[in-house]
Amino acid sequence: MSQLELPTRFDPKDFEERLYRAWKEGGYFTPEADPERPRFSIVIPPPNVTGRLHIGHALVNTLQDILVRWKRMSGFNTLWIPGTDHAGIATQMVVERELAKRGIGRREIGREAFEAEVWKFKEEHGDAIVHQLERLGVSCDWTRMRFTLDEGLSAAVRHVFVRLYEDGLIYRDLSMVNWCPQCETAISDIEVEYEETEGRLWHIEYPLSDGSRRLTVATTRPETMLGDTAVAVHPDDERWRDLIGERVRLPLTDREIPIVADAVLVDPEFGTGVVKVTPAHDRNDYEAGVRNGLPQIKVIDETGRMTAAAGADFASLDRFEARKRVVAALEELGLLARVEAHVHSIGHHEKCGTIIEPMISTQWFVKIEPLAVPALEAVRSGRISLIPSTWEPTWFNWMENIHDWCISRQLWWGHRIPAWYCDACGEIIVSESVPERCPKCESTALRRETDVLDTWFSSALWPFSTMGWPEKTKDYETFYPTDALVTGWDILFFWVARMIMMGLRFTGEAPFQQVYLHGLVRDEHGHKMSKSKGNVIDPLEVVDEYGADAVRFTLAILAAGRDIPLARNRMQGYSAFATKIWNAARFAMMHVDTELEDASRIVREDLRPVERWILSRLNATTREVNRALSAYRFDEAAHAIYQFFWHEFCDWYIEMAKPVLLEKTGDRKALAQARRVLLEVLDRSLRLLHPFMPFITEEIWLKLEGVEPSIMIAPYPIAEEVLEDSEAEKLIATMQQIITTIRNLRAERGYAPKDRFRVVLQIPDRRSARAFEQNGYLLLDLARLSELVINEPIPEGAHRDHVGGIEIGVELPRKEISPEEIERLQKQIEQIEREIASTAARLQDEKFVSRAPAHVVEGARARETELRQRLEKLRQNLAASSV
RNA sequence: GCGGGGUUAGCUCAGCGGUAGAGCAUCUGCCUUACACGCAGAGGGCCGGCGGUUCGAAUCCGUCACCCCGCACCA
Repeated sequence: MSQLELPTRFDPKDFEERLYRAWKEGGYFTPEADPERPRFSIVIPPPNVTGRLHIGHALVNTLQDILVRWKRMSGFNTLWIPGTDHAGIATQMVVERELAKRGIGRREIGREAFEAEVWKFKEEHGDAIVHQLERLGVSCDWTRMRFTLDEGLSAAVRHVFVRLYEDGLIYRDLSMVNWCPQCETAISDIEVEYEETEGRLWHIEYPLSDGSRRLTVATTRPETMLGDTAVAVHPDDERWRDLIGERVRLPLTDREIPIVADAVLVDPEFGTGVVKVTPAHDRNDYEAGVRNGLPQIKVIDETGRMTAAAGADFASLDRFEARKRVVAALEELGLLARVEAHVHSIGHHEKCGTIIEPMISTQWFVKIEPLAVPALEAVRSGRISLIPSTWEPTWFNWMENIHDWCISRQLWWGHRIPAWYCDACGEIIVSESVPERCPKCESTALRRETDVLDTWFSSALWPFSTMGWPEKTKDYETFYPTDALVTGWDILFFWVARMIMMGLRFTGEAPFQQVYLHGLVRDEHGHKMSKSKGNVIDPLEVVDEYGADAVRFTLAILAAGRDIPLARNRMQGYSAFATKIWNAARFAMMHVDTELEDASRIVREDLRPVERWILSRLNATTREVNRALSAYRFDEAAHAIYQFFWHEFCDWYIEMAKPVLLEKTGDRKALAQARRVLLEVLDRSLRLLHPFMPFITEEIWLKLEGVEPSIMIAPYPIAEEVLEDSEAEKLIATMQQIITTIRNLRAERGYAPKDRFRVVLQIPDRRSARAFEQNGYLLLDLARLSELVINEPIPEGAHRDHVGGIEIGVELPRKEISPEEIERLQKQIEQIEREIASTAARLQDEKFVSRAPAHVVEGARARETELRQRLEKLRQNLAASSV
């Protein structure tokens, strides 16, 4: 018996680290690439290489680990590939900040030295986040760790780039882009976050060239007027029709600009119906400029300062300073008609918060429609499912309105675009390897493109580049496509959409079949976590405080598909659950012999009802957990097992088994059975729980001396029909109700725990009566009775009740009934009367009886009978009490 | 403007056509020999308003109100 002991004190710190090391060293996370076995594979959403673990990482990786451990135990050859993302802008920003602390500027040291610094930083701090993940118990295969800038992944990036270029899906063009003057790079449309802002609308007067009148235009950005190259009106607008083709004098400059007609740009209902046109600094104006053949005058440069083209008075001023000066100058000239408050949304760079400057720039783009259409179709046809499916409308909406993807970044950290320019003839060479000479003119004066790719370009290849693609590796053959992708909805378009597009195009397959989009972790009141609000929960801190298992379980049981309101008291609650498991295991081990190890399989027919009942309940729980996990309902799976383990196994089964286990009954056969079942239920429960709470389940399970060396490779329980037993379930449920009724009576009437009652049960059904005779001792302990008798007359004056066709008489010691208790009885009676009335009314409704399904009608009839019997008992009790 | 979500016990949320649920919080007893991180018991809700479908509606449909999230527009 000695090996089955657990220390009384329970502290996750005693074993978390030890067990994790043992798993890792045992190679359980590392599958063989065996194409014959059924497999389950998944790739991690790679965290930023210099990032710090936050609660969102804890969530996404807990959910993946639950799936992975569940599948692995269920017999699948399971691979979970971990890795990190080089995270272009984010990492460059971090390292720049670090260098700045040492007084070093990025530009001073130059590109090569800077890149070296980033690599150095990556080597020093890069894997911190990965080791932090280990604290959670994640079972990813660390031997297959990848980084988006690894040579293999970089080769995949070059390969894809070249093929897309050759297929005409990557082009280089002068176009309007979102420019971040802080980061000094172009960014894609989805990296711009818009925010409603209270701004101003300045009305400026532009005099006609002949001086005859003035046109008033309105703008939120007065400084851009310096780059105006036209004024536009609607072609059908009567007010201005005769002015089309005339010219205005652009104030603060010496230029004259035309009045053009543009039906797309101008809404005659809005403002004055006259629009200033700045083709170089506004997306709509840019397009209007193209339509009307207008010149583009760039008045703001890449750092957000005014250019020489803005005029001597404004050149080199910051754009916001220039705004003030322009407004002041206009006011002085009497050309500022008025200023209004105006709410509009302003785009910010999501990474640094800087206001985006729309700008004309030469960039590389992916022509997106040919990629988006198959991706849209893959979801429409069900080849890929989004879970929860509420994301599908959003998906279609986005895919149908998608714009070309600007993929070039003017950064130093990332995949350098594999393009070279021939200085001699201007040819552009796009190639996977470094070209020696220009294929057109043979010149060797080639300059490599300095831009790097958007980080998400390499992330888009992640599910297959991590497996060695484009090489036909064994891993790729075995584990691609992956089965599931788990990630947050916030990167549905940044990442998931692009993986699907690239996967479909380059591997011919959807990179995964199911996408589970988890909610965002928020604080207990549903607010976003942020440092400034002080409501951030640090996963490592709570793992220290409550243990990894409690944190994981909390995240899982809250993951219902919506945003997750996380509170510390929840984690505290589930750490209590871990303690409960520990103590239940301790209890079990106190009563289980090692000799039971070779006990033969349980023969169900021999078991007492209480054992058959708990096995049946466990079986139902097993079915529910598997079902819920298949549907990504982590909350339902966790809840089912929590409910079973605590409120059925601990609260009822263990208590019901005690009389036998403590050898009060002296029944040797029953004792052996109870021990065997206790062990069986504990073992299966631990295995069911393992994906959620890997550490504590392993720590206990190892003491049970199973066949396998670790619970993580023990078979996951599946429901077995042979364990179902509705008869035992019904019997025990009735007993539970009777026990609860008596306990309730004891509490409400204020009897002490030591007071024991004699109870008489009237059981008309002979079979049930016999079952109660044989198992009635359960009531003795759990309801604290002095005696239980079946089918004798209920004595005069006994308290009466009625449960499931059984009449109960409880002989209570003499005691005054409190007025509160009488009031409570009356309230109960009224409530039951109301319920009887409504049930009876339904049953008298001919339509209900004829149209409702038979079992519903039957249920109502039974209910009415039951209610009437209870009512009668309650009335008797009330009458007795008022004597 | 387009699309989506929410409104259920004090709080945070499940349930989504057949007798209102959980966790936490609250109240009352218990240190009952696995566990006071526990045990037992209790109180608390006309399931946002109004219509409709149905024998029957938190549950389906419509509508209104308030809240939230994408996307687009925003001179």
